Amino acid sequence: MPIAQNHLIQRLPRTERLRLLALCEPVHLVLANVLCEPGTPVRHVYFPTDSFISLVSMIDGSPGVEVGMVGREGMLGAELALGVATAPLHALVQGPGAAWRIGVADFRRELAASPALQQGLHRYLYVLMAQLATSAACLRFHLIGPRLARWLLMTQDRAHSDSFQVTQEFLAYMLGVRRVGVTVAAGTLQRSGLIDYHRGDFTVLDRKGLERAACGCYAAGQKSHAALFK
Amino acid sequence: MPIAQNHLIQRLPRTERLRLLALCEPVHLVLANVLCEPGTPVRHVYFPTDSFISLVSMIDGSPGVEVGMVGREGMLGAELALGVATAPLHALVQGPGAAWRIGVADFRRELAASPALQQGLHRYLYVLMAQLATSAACLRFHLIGPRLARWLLMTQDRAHSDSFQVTQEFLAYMLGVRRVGVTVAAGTLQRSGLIDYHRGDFTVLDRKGLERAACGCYAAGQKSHAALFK
DNA sequence: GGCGCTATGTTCGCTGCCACACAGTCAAAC
DNA sequence: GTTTGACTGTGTGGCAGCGAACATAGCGCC
Repeated sequence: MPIAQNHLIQRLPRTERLRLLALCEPVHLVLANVLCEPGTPVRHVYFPTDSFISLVSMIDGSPGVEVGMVGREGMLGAELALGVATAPLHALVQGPGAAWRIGVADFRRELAASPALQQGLHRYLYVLMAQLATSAACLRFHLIGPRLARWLLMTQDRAHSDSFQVTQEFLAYMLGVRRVGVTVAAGTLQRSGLIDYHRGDFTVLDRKGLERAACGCYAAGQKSHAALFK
Repeated sequence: MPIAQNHLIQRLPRTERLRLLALCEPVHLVLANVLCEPGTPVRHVYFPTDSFISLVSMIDGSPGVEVGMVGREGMLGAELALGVATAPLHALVQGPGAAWRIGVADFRRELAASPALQQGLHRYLYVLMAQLATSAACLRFHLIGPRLARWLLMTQDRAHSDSFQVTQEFLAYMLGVRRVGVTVAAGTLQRSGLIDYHRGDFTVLDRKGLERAACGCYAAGQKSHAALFK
């Protein structure tokens, strides 16, 4: 396994990177595991390398909806850079795989000692805020089809593979719609030759086409990320 | 005018507060003024005292929708604490009135010199993130009626008055719905005796009742704010 | 008083999604 | 080989909200 395939870590200057990695413990994130719940104290922060995590907002009794994704471009627990050790959202493992894990106390110490780490987290928080704001409007105005296309693209980016596992049931939960809605939208994408899927195995066939089918929020997210991490 | 009726400023230790206020310039925010647009450099930060500001997320050609509110409990431009001087969202004046204004360069200097200011902004950013995430789910799942009630409550809080000016047209824009939808929902609230309104003048008659009519997101927002600024 | 502008109220047909129900399909366990 | 359970596809009826158009009401202004 190549060392520290996480962008936030990779960008650190050598000495700070090595010091942080010395605190890191490699873990395997298991599909559908819940890493934190809102209002509860954060115990560990996670830097996905080959895994990725969904951030889910839940209100009242409503089913919940994904408002952000964390892959190797980011981390879970960045709120520590704001001096807050309480999770703001549900976080559940969406793509199983490897990640680095650090205990909160260790991470806080290192954060205090590393301005570069602070800066990285700060910028990442900004990108995350932009993602949340975009999600809000996207949820309100965009139809299931384009939103599904966007979700598939974002997942493909973080899975580093053309195919990945996810059931329509789970997808519906992430998008905040009924499973039937996903069935219809996914069927349309498949008939257009953009994707192929079968019982939980999704494969992206035509990425360019999928980008055209997706709502502008995908491109907007790419752009906002690129602007801060060039 | 009482000095610094802004909570973020009030919480600073005396010396830092006075130093910050020395940089502040009092301004009057004019209704419907646009204070910043996403992607453009921030020139000033604002601390509302008797005014308040709406944060609006726009995508593609969609009309736009409010994802956050800034009153005297917060500020516009907190992203500077993340080292980013680019506005993430549209900000427009929703409640006209007084605010403190500081140029970016001055504010950055003061921010670097004041750990208490940093901490205040950090916590506020956390609350703002929670507000964005809640907005996303609220937009997706809640009906117009409860959302309107929530909006009226949040506005009443920031207007420090039982009545305030806002047309149904504008309200529809904030909530991301048609004006007709607002007409119906507002009519229902009025017939229930919770509010009174007439050509842009809204008055809250029964605050408790309005809280019952609002979606849980109002209470959730109150709670999240109270948890960090006790 | 009459004019024009802004704000509000109402209607109609439509659509995207919902809730519920049920049937078909595949894989792995027994 | 059959059973079991998870996943996927389809169909029906219903509803909140949409788009567009139109009607009314209050207000300032000449």
